[in-house]
Amino acid sequence: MARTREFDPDDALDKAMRLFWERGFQHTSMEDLVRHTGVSRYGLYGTFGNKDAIYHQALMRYIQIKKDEMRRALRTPGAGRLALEAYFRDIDAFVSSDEGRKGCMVYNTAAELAPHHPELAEYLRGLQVEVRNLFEQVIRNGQQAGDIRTDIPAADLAMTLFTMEQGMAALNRGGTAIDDLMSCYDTYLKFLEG
Amino acid sequence: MARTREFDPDDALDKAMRLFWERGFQHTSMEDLVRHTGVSRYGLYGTFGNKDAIYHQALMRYIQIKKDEMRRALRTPGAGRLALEAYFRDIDAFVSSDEGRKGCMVYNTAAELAPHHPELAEYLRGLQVEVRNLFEQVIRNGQQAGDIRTDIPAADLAMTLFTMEQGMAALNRGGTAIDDLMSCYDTYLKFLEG
DNA sequence: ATGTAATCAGAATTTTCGTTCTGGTTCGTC
DNA sequence: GACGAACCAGAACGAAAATTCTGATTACAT
Repeated sequence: MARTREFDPDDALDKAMRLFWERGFQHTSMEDLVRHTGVSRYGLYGTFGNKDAIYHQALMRYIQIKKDEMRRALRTPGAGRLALEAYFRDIDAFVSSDEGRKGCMVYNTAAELAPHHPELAEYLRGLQVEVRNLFEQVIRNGQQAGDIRTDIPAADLAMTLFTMEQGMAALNRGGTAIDDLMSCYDTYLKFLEG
Repeated sequence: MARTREFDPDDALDKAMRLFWERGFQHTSMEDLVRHTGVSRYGLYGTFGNKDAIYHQALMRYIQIKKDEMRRALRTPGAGRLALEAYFRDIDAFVSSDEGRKGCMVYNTAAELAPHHPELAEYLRGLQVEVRNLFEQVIRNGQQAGDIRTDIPAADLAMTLFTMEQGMAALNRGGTAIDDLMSCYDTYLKFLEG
């Protein structure tokens, strides 16, 4: 008994996500969102809520996608050194692509918004622990398989890897040359051998 | 032949720097600056220019201070592994202090402002190269003294160290536990041994 | 076919904040 | 001691952007 919506909410959220991902929260206006998603203000506010809410839902969408990717790459049974190398290659390919220069939306959010949002910061720290634990498990598998040095605890190795990736995300966003960035993975792999 | 200024420009800039450092550019209003420096708008605009200009001068001040610190720690003749360890300890002490949780103003600027300021980004990349070169020289010294592995080029080792520090700055700003952060240095020192 | 309630595009409103202006004040100079 | 240039505090202004409102429009249920 009414007019039908002219847009697909899922598609609109995806477009909003890409825009926020690239420009950040502050530098994306509602006007930008309207233009880029093709959805009217009325539609955006009615479907998703205000700007904060749209960003939040876009971020959650991004996180879900990335979690799936990481699990697919690193959570296969017994995934060890080789899985890690393949994971690095995937990141290399992504960062070298057109989309890659947008960096990581989670990192971008942590840098832009978290310092002023305690609860968001808390949530992101929880995510970080998940990733560190995932790395740790893979490294432990590699240690058991004899592919990775055992004189440094897997947790410590995982922490340095995670921190380095965080730094790479930062430098990538800042425009550092991709080759310089990716050399970190090669060197890190040497570190894993002892 | 006029009324004298009631504030010390150098002191005011220092206070502005600390405020920007802690809160970032967007989340520091002119009102905040007036309150926190104790200087009137008239004084701020007349002495330093607009908000952009104040931030710029505050950032330059910060960079100068940090450059001096780094040079003092790492640019002594023949500074090698021991100098690096001392440098890490200094950072540990700073990060563990009250002020430490503000992170690094250069990193904060790179994260908040550089993505939308090409020329600022360019300038910051130049700074990064300076720091990387400084690390590289110290590592090279260590290699020549036999304290650091030589099977990985000093430039590659320096890149990973720099990237890791960048990540530590990010995680520090995000509230990651200090002990977790600092374990990176210990692990990295083991990496340097091979 | 038609009424109607949801949707759309864009105008109006509100808020926030950087910047400028103003009226009063101070202090070095004549 | 008075003049006036530079200073101060805070009001006024203007721009940008988030949010709400409005009048026209559309398509489903009856």
